[in-house]
Amino acid sequence: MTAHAPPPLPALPGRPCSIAAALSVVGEKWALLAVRELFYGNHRFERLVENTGAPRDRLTARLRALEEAGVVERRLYQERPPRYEYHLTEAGRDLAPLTQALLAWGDRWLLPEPPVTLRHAPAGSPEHSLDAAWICRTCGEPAGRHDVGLQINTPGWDRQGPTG
Amino acid sequence: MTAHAPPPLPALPGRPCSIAAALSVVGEKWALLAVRELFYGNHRFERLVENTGAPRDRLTARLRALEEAGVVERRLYQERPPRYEYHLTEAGRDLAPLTQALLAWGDRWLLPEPPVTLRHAPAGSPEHSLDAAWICRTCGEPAGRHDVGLQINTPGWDRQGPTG
DNA sequence: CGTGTGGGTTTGGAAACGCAACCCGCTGTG
DNA sequence: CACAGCGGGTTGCGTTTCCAAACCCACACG
Repeated sequence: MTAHAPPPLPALPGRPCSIAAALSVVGEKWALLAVRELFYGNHRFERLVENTGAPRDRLTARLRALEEAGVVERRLYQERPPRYEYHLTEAGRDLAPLTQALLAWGDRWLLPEPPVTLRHAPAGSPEHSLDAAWICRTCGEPAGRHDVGLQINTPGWDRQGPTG
Repeated sequence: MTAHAPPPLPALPGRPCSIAAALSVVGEKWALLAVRELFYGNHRFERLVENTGAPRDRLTARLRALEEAGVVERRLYQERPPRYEYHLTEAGRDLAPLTQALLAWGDRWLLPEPPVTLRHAPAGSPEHSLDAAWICRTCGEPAGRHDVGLQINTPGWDRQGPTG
């Protein structure tokens, strides 16, 4: 399911860029921590407040925005009073590589030891610690920094130089 | 070079987590767009202003914070008046998977077609478009959502349920 | 009837952000 | 020499966003 552009994004300043577009959706404060908790299996507002540390009003605002953007959906689990659980949509679940990249970077550069470890248990393999990287599906090689270049598809925005 | 914790981070609210720690460094507005431009080979202040669209004062603040955090370094390229270029440190270059994850997600879920395409040219292969997937290096399988579990290393923070 | 719980909204103040204008040290150019 | 221009910021000021704490409402429990 490669659903494209559910809500048309407002125009962004600077270079036309998917990174900027993505950040306009998940780049606000607490958004990715809420997503993290949904990955971790916590779907109720109170749990999100406790586990993220976000102020309640901010969390409300973020969840509404994420819902609007199609990352999160609310599911009624009780009428009267209406109560909702928050779940990731397919687009939301597809944020897994992003949160894992953040986790890996924080583990490597910021914290002396990881507070959370990811375990990988694909069907038919023994469980092991997850050690994921970006692998090019075309050639099977990892996407390093020195062998990745740019092709700018927007005329006028090709200001660039060698990577570094 | 796995340099750990150059500046001691202030305590964060919520669950102890490398994702939160990482976001405290690169999660502020414009930070990752500045990093993007450095990846793209633009190292001067004016270029960063133009290509990110960030206000000049915000960009100044972000670059100082990123320098403090050890993600960016300033290099004097001219004395009198002193002028600096901004370059990624090793920690900064290690953000590549993060920006690639953002790029991939934005391409897939937000924009009708990618404004920037990554090209992959590993040694000994013809250049081709990068089509990266998040693959576990231990077992070679993609890191899906249904086969990734958690191991919480901090007692008292194990509130969780099944993933989804 | 009093207390507790889940899921918020309100309020008032602090911090971050955004924009435009300004500044400073140079390097041309006439 | 006067003046314009550029790179790289800094200043001032108004607007959002953020935060913490308090409040609220609908129920359930005892």
